[in-house]
Amino acid sequence: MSATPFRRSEMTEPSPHLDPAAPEGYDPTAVEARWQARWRERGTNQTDLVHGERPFYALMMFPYPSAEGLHVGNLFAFTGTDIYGRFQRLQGHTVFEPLGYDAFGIHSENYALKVGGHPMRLIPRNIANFRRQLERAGLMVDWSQSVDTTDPSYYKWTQWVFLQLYKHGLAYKKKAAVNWCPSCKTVLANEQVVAGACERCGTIVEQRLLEQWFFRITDYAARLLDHLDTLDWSDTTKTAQRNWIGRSEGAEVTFPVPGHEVGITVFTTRPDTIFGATYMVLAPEHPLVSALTTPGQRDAVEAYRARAAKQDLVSRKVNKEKTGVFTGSHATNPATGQPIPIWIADYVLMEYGTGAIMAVPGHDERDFAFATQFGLPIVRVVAAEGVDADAPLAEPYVESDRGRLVNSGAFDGRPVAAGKQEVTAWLADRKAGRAVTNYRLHDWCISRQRYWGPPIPIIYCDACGPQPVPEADLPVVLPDIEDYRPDDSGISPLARHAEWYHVACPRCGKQGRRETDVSDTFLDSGWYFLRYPSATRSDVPFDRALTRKWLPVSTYIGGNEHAVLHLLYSRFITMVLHDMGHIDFEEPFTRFRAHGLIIKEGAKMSKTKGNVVNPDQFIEDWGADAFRTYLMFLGPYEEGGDFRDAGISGVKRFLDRLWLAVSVVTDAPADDAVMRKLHQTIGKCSTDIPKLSYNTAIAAMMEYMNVLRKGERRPARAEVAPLVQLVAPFAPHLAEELWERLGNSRSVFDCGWPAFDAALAREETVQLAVQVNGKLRGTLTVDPGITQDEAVALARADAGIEKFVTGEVRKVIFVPRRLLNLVV
RNA sequence: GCGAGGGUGGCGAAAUGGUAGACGCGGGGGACUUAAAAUCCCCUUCCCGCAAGGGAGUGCGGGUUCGAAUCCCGCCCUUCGCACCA
Repeated sequence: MSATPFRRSEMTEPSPHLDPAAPEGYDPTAVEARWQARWRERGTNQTDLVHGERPFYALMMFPYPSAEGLHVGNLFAFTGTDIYGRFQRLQGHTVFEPLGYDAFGIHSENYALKVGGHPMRLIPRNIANFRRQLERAGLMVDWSQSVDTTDPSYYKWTQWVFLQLYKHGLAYKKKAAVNWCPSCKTVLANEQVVAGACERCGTIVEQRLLEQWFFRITDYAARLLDHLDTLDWSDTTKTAQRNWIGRSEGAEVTFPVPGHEVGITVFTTRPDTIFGATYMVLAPEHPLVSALTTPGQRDAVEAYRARAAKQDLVSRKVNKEKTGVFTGSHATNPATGQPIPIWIADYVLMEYGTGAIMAVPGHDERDFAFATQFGLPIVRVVAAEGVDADAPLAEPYVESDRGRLVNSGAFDGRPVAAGKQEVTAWLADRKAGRAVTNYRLHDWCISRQRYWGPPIPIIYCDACGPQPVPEADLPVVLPDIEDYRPDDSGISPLARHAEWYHVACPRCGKQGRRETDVSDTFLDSGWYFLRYPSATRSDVPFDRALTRKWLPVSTYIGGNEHAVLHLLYSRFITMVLHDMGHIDFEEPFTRFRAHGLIIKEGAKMSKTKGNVVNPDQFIEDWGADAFRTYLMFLGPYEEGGDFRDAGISGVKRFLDRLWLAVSVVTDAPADDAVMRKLHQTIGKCSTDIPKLSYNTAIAAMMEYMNVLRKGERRPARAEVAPLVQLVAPFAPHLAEELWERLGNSRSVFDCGWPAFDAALAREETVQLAVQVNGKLRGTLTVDPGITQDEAVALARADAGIEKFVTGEVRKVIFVPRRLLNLVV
């Protein structure tokens, strides 16, 4: 490699060939160690939370402290936020940049099981390692305000959050299906089920029905959706949330079943097609199935239900082959009055809508496939202009923009959109239906039948029923038990720990039992940003005055993999706490930006490919400043970049040249042309950094360096000092060192940002592109204020241009400072 | 299948209606040096040409415009989400 990184030994042992007057070289390891120590001693990164003026809360997504240590993706995310925070500090804000650890959860627990350790022993080790790596990276983090979600002083308040929801009826228990691996004896998340099998052991996953705790996030669906319009967030993130919430307008329609008291209520977005509903389908779990099944069909129905119940949740949804069984009963189509058969099939999901559908095979892909398979009638009720009302359907006609209703009684000829309204109104008049808005969003299941999480603070009493643990008794401490392995019972391992499990009922004092499920890690991370400013307070989850001063978060930067769950849950918790009067804002993150993904030489980094970048090694070889700057130089921050080992040398060279520039600085007066470039660079950095356009800001500084050191010139102090300030967010240690060497005694981060002077940045001449018929034929160096006529005269005086002007100039386009186009 | 990105030199990328390829990597040549490193200078999209110069060019095909990488229409490829949501 042509640019070998400096080694300390090379730097500290002076070569006899070196000029003794030559400046010492740049040794990042020494510089970085020196400034990290100084920052610690001086408390440079500690925020005055009480008195700090112009508060700015720069939040980054806290990491899960894995045993492998910090990976390059973490550092990419943190560095980008850190640069933003440091920039805001240089703009005069008091910046609060906290960081903590999201250390509960199934990953930690599975890892501990694999290595035969205990999460309570492993996590502190991982955290210590993370802390070391994070400090080495030079983040402006205020470590006095850190959080660790597994610390009882933190999860005490996570449990408190649960209790607030419980008290307001927003937490409830119901039976729900979960994935169960019979070999690992544990509940699996959907992501851990691959092709119907357990990701870890390959055993076929089953479905089990367990009592679980839920939060009523669906009550907030409309608000969560509507507020999105007011948030300054990455569009991709807002779109993802909109899709996830999945608002859809439609109608609920009840189909009577002769001989039964209650009818079947369905949700449909196409009430206009009701005349084409030729059968109905219930989810296998639908509560009416037993009552509707006739004796002759009972065996088949029960067999089908049993099979559906055993199938895991993932493959049930992914497998598109249609299966189903007739119940033997018929319902009455309220529009046509005709009897239609009632089936059960697993393509209808109990958790969406009402768990039952009216099937319109003529105008729905899935119903068409099902009807074709089982020979059910297909009726056309929508036709495009010029298509016969009874033209047979070889495939479902789902187009709604151009369609007109047919075979629909009084609604024949109506356009689809109008038909939806009119049919709904007609059904409503007849008490058969009503307009309904449905959401795809489900209530948030927070139960985990695992060990490594905060125990849900509920006590069951045979006399009093479920009782919340009194707030004064929090935290419910997770016991340190050695047998935390999940077992086949489907009951959390905590239930085996008798001293912990048995507890007095807080209401009647008789013996009760603790809830043994722990809560989801998304609950831990759903409120952590509220905790940071108050992290040292043991009396409250978050102090009122501090919260008012520092929240909502000014800028939150993180990965789009959390676009939906974490960000949505955090918004929900914030809204809930607002509604209860604990905080006075409804949205936690004023501004959110999603950063991109780092890949390695065109491929995703993964352990199996062995192409994982180890930050420790790079930082050791090149220094944290070069590593940080390189990460930001790879590509646009919001898109990510391709990490190529060789690329870092260019950035290191830039920092070396800056070091050299400062060490040969002169007191001569500044050069006008250099100062012009300097102010152009200040202008560029000042607009690019807040846009997270870090790569172009770095490129601008490099361009300036090329001017500053052109022909080995020795720069003047006034030319180089502002560049040290511009580079400070990216290479903070180097900037501090050079700032000090330039004679300053205060931290560069407390000395502001160089002022941009547009007058100094203005060019005396500009290059004017001259086109003939849109083709470039030459450039002219002109005064920026040149008029069109002057420009035309100059252009036509240029033989190289004039030779292309073959006829009369019919039109002239003149863009001042940029271009002249002659149309002939 | 649906949704959201993306496709520009040998490579990472700039440029969001106005000189395509800034900046950096890699490559070539040079200055300095006994030599090397470092530093500094020049060249580096492709094709034709000794050169001056000319032509082509931003995934493909059309369109709008004086002018399109950029805007519009239709394809192809690719990455990431979501996925029987009625």
